[in-house]
Amino acid sequence: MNVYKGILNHIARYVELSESEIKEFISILKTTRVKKRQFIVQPGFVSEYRNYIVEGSVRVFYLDDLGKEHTVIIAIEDWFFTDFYSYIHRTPAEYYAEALEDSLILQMKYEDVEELCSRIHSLSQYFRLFTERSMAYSYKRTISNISKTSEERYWEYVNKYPQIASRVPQYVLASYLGISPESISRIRSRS
Amino acid sequence: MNVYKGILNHIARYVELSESEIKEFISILKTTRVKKRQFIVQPGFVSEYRNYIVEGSVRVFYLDDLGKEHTVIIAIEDWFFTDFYSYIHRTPAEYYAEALEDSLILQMKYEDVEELCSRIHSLSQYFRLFTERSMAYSYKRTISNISKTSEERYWEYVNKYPQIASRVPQYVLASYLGISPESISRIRSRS
DNA sequence: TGTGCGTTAAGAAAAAAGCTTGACCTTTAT
DNA sequence: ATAAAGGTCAAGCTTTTTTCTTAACGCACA
Repeated sequence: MNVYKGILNHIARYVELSESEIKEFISILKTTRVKKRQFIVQPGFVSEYRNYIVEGSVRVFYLDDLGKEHTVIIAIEDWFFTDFYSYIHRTPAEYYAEALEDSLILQMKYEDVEELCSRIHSLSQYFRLFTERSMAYSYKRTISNISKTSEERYWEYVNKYPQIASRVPQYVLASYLGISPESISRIRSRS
Repeated sequence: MNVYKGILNHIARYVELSESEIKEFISILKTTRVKKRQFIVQPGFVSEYRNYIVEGSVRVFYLDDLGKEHTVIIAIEDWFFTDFYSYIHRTPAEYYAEALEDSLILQMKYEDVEELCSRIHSLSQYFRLFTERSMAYSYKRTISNISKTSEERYWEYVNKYPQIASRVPQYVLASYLGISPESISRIRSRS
């Protein structure tokens, strides 16, 4: 199936699965279409799934007490997203995951993933390796946030992810980088 | 606290609570902010709360097999809403409650309400009286639906709730009155 | 057998979202 | 002390999305 091509490729970059393992894995995937501005995860409901984007884009953000949004994930094709805390602990989510475009996502339930991972060693390996890599990136981002200026962070992101930067609304990027939209506007006009 | 003013006033229209009763009541209220388009209740999840709107607006609707939406409640400030069946019976909801605007709501859990009502007579009275009044209105609406023409229902609603009619999208009102949006458009142009 | 209302499709109108700019303020690193 | 960096607020502009209207057509039923 074509929709699975991306995610199977993603896995293949880390481990090798047998035909039957691939079949089993595919069997736990739920295909879902969401429309722009639709919430896939929202506060109050448990984030049941790990989500993989086949097509489209999504952001995950937190709404603070002052009503300010803090984007923690900007995801496009071939990326995963979820409210990880909620997903792992089965507690109500505290984040929103919102489609930035009409999107096609693959969803896998916590229990199904756990069950498969407990039986299929290489799949477990895959999630471990991939998650570790994500962690490493996450640290990098934290460091960047505390040590660099707004302008540096902005250009760093734009250079690293030019396709994403031009695809998502500026205020999303702003809330991801911890900069005001106005400042981004000024940074851009300076160049 | 200012956010409680509305709901305490609502209660005061029916019964009188002592200071300590008010305190107890307030202690079971959870303040929640929701964003436009966010679902507060969703099919598949138990509607845990009775919800009171401090600010904003919400609609409750049913999605039929043909994908058509039937709005059963349009609620603004000082109104309550929930999927009542789900709330009372602790079964998965069949309705959506969706914020039409960014809103601030007060939520009270079923168990907490029951517990308080079992101890505080006037609070129990309040919910009884208020619910009875809602029931009476509900019957009225049913009768209106079966005995009046689209046009009559439309004007009836607009006259009774002009603020709401001008505030919510017409297609919501249409799906509440059981009229097509196009017909509403024609009704309006006729006047 | 015409009136009332639904459906579909297209366009117009209105509203919301997104971006920019200026004025002004606060923090912080010289 | 003060300049640079970046935040906030408010206003205005542009673009996109949503909502409303209208026309054409069909069906049911009084």
